[in-house]
Amino acid sequence: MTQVDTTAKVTKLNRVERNAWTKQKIFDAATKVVGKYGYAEASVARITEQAGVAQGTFYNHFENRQELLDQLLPKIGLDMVEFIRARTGTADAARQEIERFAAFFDFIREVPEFLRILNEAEFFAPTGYLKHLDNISTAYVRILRRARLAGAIEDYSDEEFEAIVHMLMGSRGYLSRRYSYSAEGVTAVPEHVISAYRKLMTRGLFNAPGDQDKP
Amino acid sequence: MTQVDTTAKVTKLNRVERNAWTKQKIFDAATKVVGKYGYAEASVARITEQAGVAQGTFYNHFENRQELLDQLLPKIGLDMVEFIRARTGTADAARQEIERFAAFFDFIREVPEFLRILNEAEFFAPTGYLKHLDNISTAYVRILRRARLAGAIEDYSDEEFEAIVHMLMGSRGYLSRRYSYSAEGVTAVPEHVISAYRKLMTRGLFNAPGDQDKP
Amino acid sequence: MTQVDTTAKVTKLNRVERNAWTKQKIFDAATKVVGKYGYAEASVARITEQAGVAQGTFYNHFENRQELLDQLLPKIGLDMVEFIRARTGTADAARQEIERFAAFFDFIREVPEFLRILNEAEFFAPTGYLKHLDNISTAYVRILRRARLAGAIEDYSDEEFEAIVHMLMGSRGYLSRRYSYSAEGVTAVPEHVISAYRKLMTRGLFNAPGDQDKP
Amino acid sequence: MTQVDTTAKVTKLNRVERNAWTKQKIFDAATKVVGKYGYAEASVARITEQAGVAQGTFYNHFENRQELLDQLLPKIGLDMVEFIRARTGTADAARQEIERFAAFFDFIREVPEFLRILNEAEFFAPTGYLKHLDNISTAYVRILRRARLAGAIEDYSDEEFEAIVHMLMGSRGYLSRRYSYSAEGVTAVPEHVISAYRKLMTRGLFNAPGDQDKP
DNA sequence: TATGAATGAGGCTTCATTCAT
DNA sequence: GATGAATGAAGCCTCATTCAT
Repeated sequence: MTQVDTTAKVTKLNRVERNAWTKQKIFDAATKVVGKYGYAEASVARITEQAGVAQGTFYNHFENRQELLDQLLPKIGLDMVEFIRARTGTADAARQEIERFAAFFDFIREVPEFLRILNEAEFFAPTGYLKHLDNISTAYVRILRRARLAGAIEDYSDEEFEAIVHMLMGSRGYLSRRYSYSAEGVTAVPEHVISAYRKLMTRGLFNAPGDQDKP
Repeated sequence: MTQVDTTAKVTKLNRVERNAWTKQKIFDAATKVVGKYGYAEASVARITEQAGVAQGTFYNHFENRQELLDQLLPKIGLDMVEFIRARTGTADAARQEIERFAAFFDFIREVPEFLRILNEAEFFAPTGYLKHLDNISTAYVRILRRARLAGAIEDYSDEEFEAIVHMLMGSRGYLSRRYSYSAEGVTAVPEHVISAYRKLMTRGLFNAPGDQDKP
Repeated sequence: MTQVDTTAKVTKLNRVERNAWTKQKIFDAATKVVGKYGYAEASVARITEQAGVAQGTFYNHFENRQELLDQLLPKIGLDMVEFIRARTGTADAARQEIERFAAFFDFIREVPEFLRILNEAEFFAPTGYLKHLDNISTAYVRILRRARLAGAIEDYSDEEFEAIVHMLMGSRGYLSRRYSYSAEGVTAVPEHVISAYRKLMTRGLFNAPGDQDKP
Repeated sequence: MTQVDTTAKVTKLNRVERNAWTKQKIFDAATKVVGKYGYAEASVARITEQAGVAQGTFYNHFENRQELLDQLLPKIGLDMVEFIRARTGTADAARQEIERFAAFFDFIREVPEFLRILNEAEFFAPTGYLKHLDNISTAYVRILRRARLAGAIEDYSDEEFEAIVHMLMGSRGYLSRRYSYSAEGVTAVPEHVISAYRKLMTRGLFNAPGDQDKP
């Protein structure tokens, strides 16, 4: 990911760098705090304490609390997109979808804060949530259209794609909540979850392949 | 629904009845308030004002604010189950699933508060949310197993059913958020959403039928 | 004055009385605090501390800080009007005006907080200030018209009366600031201030009398 | 007025000049800000932003915020004295007073910031206010004594003059607040205000003339 | 001298909960 | 059981001032 390592020693930074550095510290602190306690408990006091700066400093970098909260998801969401893209091979469309599905669950283990940030955003950071949703669904619909063009999908209209994408996102959300949380952090999803997803998708959405062996 | 008519005249009630009556008033008020403003804005002051009782009265009937909030979803959730069951015919399993899907969207128009209560509950009333999820997924898995017994579904294990059910619930959640909200209230979902769902399910989950004409 | 004696022992008060009592305590505390430190320093914390109640209590009785501040001047202003009226005799119009002038300075010695509350209100409690100004100038214009009717004033139109009244109020304001403040509280104005006022008014506004001996 | 044109291009200035220039920019910015928003809203941030300098720069030129605020009124006040003097003719003393009165209202239209700076100074810049008051009343008393020497005023002592001057200043203050403010800026006072003032003064303070036709 | 980020005290307000009547 | 005023902790944000560059 692009996350700056905030634990590094501060050596020689000019003004601009120090400024960016502080903002990043606050941002990372917010990620941690929201990931751990949720948006509702992510008070400015808690965030700045975690960041190791004064409360007032917060307002030198963000207009207000909400502005920061609304930036959280879109930013990490892009990291996720990049992560998933990197994990997607060149197999047939159906297999690729399974890879994306699996990569999603890999990502939430790499960035365990993401899950909570994603799930709660709708209610605590609606602006950021919409932005994220738009980011994702646009990209996803494009993928599906490309698959249709390649003949891997038939009989779905563009409008239906949009609905499908929301089902895919909703599925991941609910599955992650059900299967990824545990007492001590985020865990991998069981194999049968992936196989159920594979069956539903390869049979319901794609033409044939992908539905034989596990990847 | 089982909602008591709180507008009726209070005539002759004995002590026990008056007590239950007050509790119900608070409960209904909470439903309205949460449905309209969300859990976060559902202060005890607002709920009791809506109920027409004093703030202190609240604590004669509920241990604390959270206890009430956690009861909201499970109670209405059961209403929903009942509503959907009543709308499910005797057609083949695939068609029934489409009926259930459609009935869900009918229900949220009948009880517009439900959507918000459902969607926010996960974060504001986690205990109630888990209870609801358990209620629903248990019932749903039972339905799927029955369909498998009847030969309408093949090749899915019980564990996979549970995963599927979460996908179904997640799909509904995301679709409802995307397509049912509008400026003035809750609206019907577009036809293409239902058709996309039908295609995905009948092809991906069930054997053959259901995927021809619209029901 | 109508000010309740807030130092009295609380004996047996019913709910309504206790409520009014608390509100009065806050009101009186605000009077003291604003009188001593000015509106700008009259924080809710300071007022409630002076009143001996919790900060939260404040908001059970006033919508917000400003609402209380805006009530301060009009309320005390009416006390002042009453005070002055009681001190005005039945002499000729010019003499009565001198009596009012003197009574004003007596009042600010009786209620030393008044001066600051009055003078600062324009900027910190504009709503209350306008209300007060209206209260006073309406009453004052009425007095002048009556004097004109009685033949004690000639050659001034109603519009001019309004201007005159503002000059009278402005005069008192500036004079009080110049001559009434001192290191330890509010003091009487020197005799020559009153005589200057008497000369200006009896010669400039009224016909003849009043301008002979001091009252 | 003596206001430096802060919009001029900065060409070749030596160190001392640049220094004075910066200070003047801050000063003018403060005048604008206080005139428009009042002292309370005149934060250092706002002033420096308006001046186009950094916040830190402020403290290279002024000890603290209050020091600047206290300089505002006396400085502009002297501009006003000069302005009024220039508008005062050589007529009899009573007429001259009316001219001064009118010139005051002309001035506040030329420098619309003045009104607010003057009116609020008492509470937000007390030190500066006292200095201003002293400036004005000293000059004014001198004028009145000269008129007395010339026979235009009789029967007022020096002490009474001081009181009279405060009445004059107070009158102007209240009248300006009542009649000069409007939705969009500072406007001329109605004719009847001037006539009322003329009557009161020429009859109450001066001997005879001045009180016939309008000047 | 100019800069502007950092500081932290302090202000207003909300709200779940308690408790005397 | 019903009432509603009282409580006080906690939240967000502003702002004068400092200080390292």
